[in-house]
Amino acid sequence: MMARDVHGMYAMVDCNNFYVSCERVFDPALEGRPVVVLSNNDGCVVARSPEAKALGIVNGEPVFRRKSFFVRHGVRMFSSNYALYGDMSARVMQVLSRFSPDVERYSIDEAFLCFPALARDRLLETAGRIRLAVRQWTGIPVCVGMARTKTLAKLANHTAKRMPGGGNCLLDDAAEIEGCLARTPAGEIWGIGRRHARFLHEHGIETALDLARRPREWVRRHLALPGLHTVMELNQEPCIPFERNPPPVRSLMCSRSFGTEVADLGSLEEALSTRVQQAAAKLRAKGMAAGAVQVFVETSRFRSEAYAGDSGCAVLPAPTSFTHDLNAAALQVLRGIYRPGFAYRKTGVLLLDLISEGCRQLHLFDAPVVREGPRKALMAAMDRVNAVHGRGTLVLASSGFGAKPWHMRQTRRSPRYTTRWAELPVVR
DNA sequence: TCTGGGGTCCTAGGACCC
DNA sequence: TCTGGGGTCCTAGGACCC
Repeated sequence: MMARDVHGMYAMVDCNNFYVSCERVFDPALEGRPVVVLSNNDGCVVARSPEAKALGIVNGEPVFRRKSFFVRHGVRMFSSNYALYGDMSARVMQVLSRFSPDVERYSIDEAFLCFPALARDRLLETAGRIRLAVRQWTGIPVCVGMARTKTLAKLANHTAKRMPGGGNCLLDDAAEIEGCLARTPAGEIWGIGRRHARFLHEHGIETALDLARRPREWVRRHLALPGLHTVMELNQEPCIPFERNPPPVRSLMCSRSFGTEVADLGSLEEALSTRVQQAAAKLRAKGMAAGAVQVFVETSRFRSEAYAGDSGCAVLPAPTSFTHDLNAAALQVLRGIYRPGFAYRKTGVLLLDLISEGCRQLHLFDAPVVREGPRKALMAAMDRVNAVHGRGTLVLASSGFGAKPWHMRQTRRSPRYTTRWAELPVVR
């Protein structure tokens, strides 16, 4: 680890109500009104404006249960628009990269930045400039938290978000950190999930400060290694590495709930094939190949009827990113795990044992010289067509031709303002 | 009628081997 | 009657994150 990682400062930059903010950038009329963004299939709430939070709407709440409440309070609802959010995220990250060469994109709406140890006022000034620049150049409001460890930087950000009209928080003073930990419930700390929070509560540990003061062996025994790292980081000892270049992904999943229940094998095959083609395109975009394919089907977890969740796996003769081979393997697995008589709600594919395309081992009897060229060209052509004309323009026949009742519901999606020529915002 | 999707890491325990 | 010990590898499941 380089010196600046050890002695430097981490900044955690987190977009405020990111999905809602993206919608507001292109529709200022949403400003000041309660707005929520829904999960895929318009299932439940995944993002809320402050006004929506003030109404008592909680994340993860199923929409259908609160429909009349939403209507009564004029809550604007949006289906999730990942084309828009992904593009806006890239713009935010672009701006952040002007403030530090060390940017770790942590999620679609968060990034860690690494700074050398500057004076307190210089750090706070930098935080202020970051917020201003991101706001001006992308339209997205952000908060900045700074501290010597990632866990404390997350906490600082969390604190910044709660400051009225604030937006920056620097936690570098021992007494100040202690005060902040004492005011924070243990379950709100990054790395302490629901299960651990309940466990801690049962043992009389309520605040982050209680947790930070537990003996290390006790933490190691009950919360395992990641828990120990969290506690060390709360005590200003950096354990969680800064990853400027994220390690290559090890698996890749593509799945969707259906818009309606699906019982027949034919429709399941169409739906699965659609997911496999998506996953294969993602795989190629990363320059990788998969060594194995896992498939799963699932009925609703919320119905009283018997639950069925089945999965199966196929190991490929050689790692590949060729859609046709992945598709054939996946469909074969599906036929093995399918059980008639169940009302399935979801299917998906998981590509495993990923390796870089460049260093993959070809199959001995696959005549690679003859077949690799045309296959690569075919996939490149498909990817190009789908990039230019939209996903799903050119597909395998196995994803079906007719009506697709299994398609997810998405009735309230805003235009893809920044990624489709036909959907550019119009200024009047 | 209607409840998301996509990742990572760690650990325990079984299989297997000598 | 009496039936070892220790190592590695793999997998499933559970925890976490957004």
